[in-house]
Amino acid sequence: MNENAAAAAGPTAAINPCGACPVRGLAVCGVLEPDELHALAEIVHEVQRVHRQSVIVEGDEAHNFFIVTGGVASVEKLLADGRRQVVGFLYPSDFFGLAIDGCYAYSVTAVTNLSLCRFERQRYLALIDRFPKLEHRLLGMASNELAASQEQMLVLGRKTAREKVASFLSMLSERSRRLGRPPSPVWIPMTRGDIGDYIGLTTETTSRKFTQLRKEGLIAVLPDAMIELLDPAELKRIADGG
Amino acid sequence: MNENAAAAAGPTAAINPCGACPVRGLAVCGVLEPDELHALAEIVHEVQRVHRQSVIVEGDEAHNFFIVTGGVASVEKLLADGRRQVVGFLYPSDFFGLAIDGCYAYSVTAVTNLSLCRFERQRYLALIDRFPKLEHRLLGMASNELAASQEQMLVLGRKTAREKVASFLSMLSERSRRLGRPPSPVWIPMTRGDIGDYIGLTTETTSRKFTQLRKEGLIAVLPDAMIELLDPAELKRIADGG
DNA sequence: TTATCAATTTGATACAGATCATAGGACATA
DNA sequence: TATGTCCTATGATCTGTATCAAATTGATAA
Repeated sequence: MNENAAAAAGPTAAINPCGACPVRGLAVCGVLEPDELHALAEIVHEVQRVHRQSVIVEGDEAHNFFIVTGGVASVEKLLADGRRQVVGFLYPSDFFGLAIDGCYAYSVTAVTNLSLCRFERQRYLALIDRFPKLEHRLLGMASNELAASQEQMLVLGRKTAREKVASFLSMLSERSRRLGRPPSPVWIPMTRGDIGDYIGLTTETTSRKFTQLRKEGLIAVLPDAMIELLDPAELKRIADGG
Repeated sequence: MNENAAAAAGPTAAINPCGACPVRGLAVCGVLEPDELHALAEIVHEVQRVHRQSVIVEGDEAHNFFIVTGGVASVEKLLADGRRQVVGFLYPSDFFGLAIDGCYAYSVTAVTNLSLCRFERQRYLALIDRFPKLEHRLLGMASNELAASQEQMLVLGRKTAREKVASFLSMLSERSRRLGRPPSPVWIPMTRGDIGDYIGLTTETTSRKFTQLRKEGLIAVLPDAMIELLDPAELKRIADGG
């Protein structure tokens, strides 16, 4: 069962798309070996959130470490007057909650119904001690994350609205392909507002650019929040600044 | 000798601000223990670059890993038509050159005259094997870097020109304070163009906002590329959208 | 000293995207 | 069936920043 099907099938299915196994997300991501997985399973707490509920809040004390096992969440930072920057979206097997000082540096909110594995910070740290190789892979994942952030800075700082939307669609398509799924159609469960807050546009401009790409025949909007990329190469060309 | 003095004293001093020791940057950053430092010293190559010279180029094969020991460099990504996004600035003790696949994901260019320690990738990887704790600290540094990137996304995506410039100045001041130096004045060796490409503005708008802050009595421009923060608290308030 | 070149500043104007306003559709609840 | 809420789409207008242009300053070299 893929993430699309999980969401399309409604709340119950979306909350736990993989049945009884709370650590499926861990297995899926290929990061863990059997003994590590077993050790993790002993200290895990299963958690669920519905659409728009928050999981952690920026500034709160960081007591927990999470892994997404079903659904999609947004990672966001807020300014005092309500302006919001989404710094990323989390999918099954993604983790979050590592805090530098004792507090979370961002909030995490459920974009769809969401299921998670929660680990108490102390017990997680003890586990890292037992399995030092975990850290090696965490560094690899952090490096990937860092490279993605830098790419996103280029999008936010230097691309036009049209290029931003094309970048967003190309990125999701590429991600889908990397996971061994078809690069199109892609599942876009987040709202135009969420996307706008991710790529630095308003809801209205984001909507207008989607419409523009649709009228040009570059994308098609399908039911169930699916978007078909009718000309992925051209979208990539637009995303890269023509 | 601090970084300001190194630059102010001219090219020769700037290239090697600490005399004969090529690994001073490593010692300074507090990341290494004596035996690790000793092992590193054996495989290090000293490298220098002058103002505006490039160190690595986005897309090149990643054969080397670097640590800055003197001067300042910019990390940047380019679009085909020349648009540039500076994703960060590097100071003594900062490292770069870790590539996910085999190629660099960004270019690094000297902002001032620059001295570096270069390590061949293979030998560096062998060292990591010998000193696993190195990896623990690299993860810590990568986490910090990631948090900084997310903060920068908020700046790029959601702040006004005025807030962007105030954020930039506050950040440098805070960094200076964290390193145990006075929070003002701060050394700004990069041009208005470099700063603009970092915070997502043009040279002209960046210059205008500096002028505006100066006329409001919030900053003063001193000789030798020093900027005094006359009201750090108010600048921070502006930066935070207050 | 004068010439050269890069960086900064300032002014005038243009425009991409924000803001404000409205309407329709999907979906949940009463 | 009615009612409310959220999301998307789209039109009209406004504005912050980009763009284009030119003068000024400062550093380096001849």
